[in-house]
Amino acid sequence: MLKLTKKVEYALISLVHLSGQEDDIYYPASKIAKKYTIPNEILAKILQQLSSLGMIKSIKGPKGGYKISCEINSINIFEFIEMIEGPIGIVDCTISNDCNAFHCCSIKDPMTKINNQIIETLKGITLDQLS
Amino acid sequence: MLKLTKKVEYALISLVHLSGQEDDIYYPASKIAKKYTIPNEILAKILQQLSSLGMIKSIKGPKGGYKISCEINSINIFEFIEMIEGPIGIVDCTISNDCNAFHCCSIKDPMTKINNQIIETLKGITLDQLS
DNA sequence: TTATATACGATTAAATTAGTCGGATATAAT
DNA sequence: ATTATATCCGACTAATTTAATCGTATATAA
Repeated sequence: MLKLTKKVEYALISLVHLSGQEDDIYYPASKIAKKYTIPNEILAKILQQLSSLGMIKSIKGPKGGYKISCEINSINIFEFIEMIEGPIGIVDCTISNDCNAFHCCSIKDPMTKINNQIIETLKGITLDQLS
Repeated sequence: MLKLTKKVEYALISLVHLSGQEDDIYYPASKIAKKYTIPNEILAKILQQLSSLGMIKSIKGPKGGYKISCEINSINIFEFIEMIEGPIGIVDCTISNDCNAFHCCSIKDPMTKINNQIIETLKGITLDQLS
């Protein structure tokens, strides 16, 4: 409950790692996976997603891999999470309206407030603050 | 991701509802379930748990049910959640140490900080603020 | 040509969460 | 006494979400 997914965790670890590399090095997924004990195929996919989001650049083949291609100090964790996992909401009705008690739920407004506060917390932390 | 469980939701709705009742009325689980479209058996169990935690009192039999027996303005949502679901942690290593990357995880400290900030947010809201 | 690496879709497995079932006890009302 | 209503409690099943695996294609350096 109230947990981040492994996907987000792995993505953050990878970004932090890549941001610490020298500028012209392409770092392969397999090495990151090994270093942090992350399953290879999972990490590969996550890096592919980060690549398609434009956060990292890739080169195929031997000596290939990934390198950072964004300003991690201008991206906050909230943005980041929503980019790779979609909308954040501690209860369903903060995201959509398909709540069966929707018409009479007594705690919708305060829940929305709490949700917004958590979002503000996450917005207050940029990716570079993770290293 | 970052969601509360239905159990917590149902418990909060119930508490708020019970706190709005007259002082000497015992309100049955079935009525709350019906009003908020919550499965009967699930809600029954949750109320039993709240009862064993001393937050509500129960009376068995016809005309029985539950009534509030705690000061909801002195209990915050963090306490409440941990009472009924156990420790909150956005990543595993904020709760226990069984993280396979534990020895070399690069983002443990910042994650702990974020977790603490979320906890502070939840501590800042008492149950009476939900109604 | 081979080895290394990304790209990507489909599938399976594991874990968590949600909901159901069955039976026991207490008690008010008839 | 009997019945109906309600809490109490453990075991079980179903559904959903999350995590991990498999297979195949493509690019490229050596």
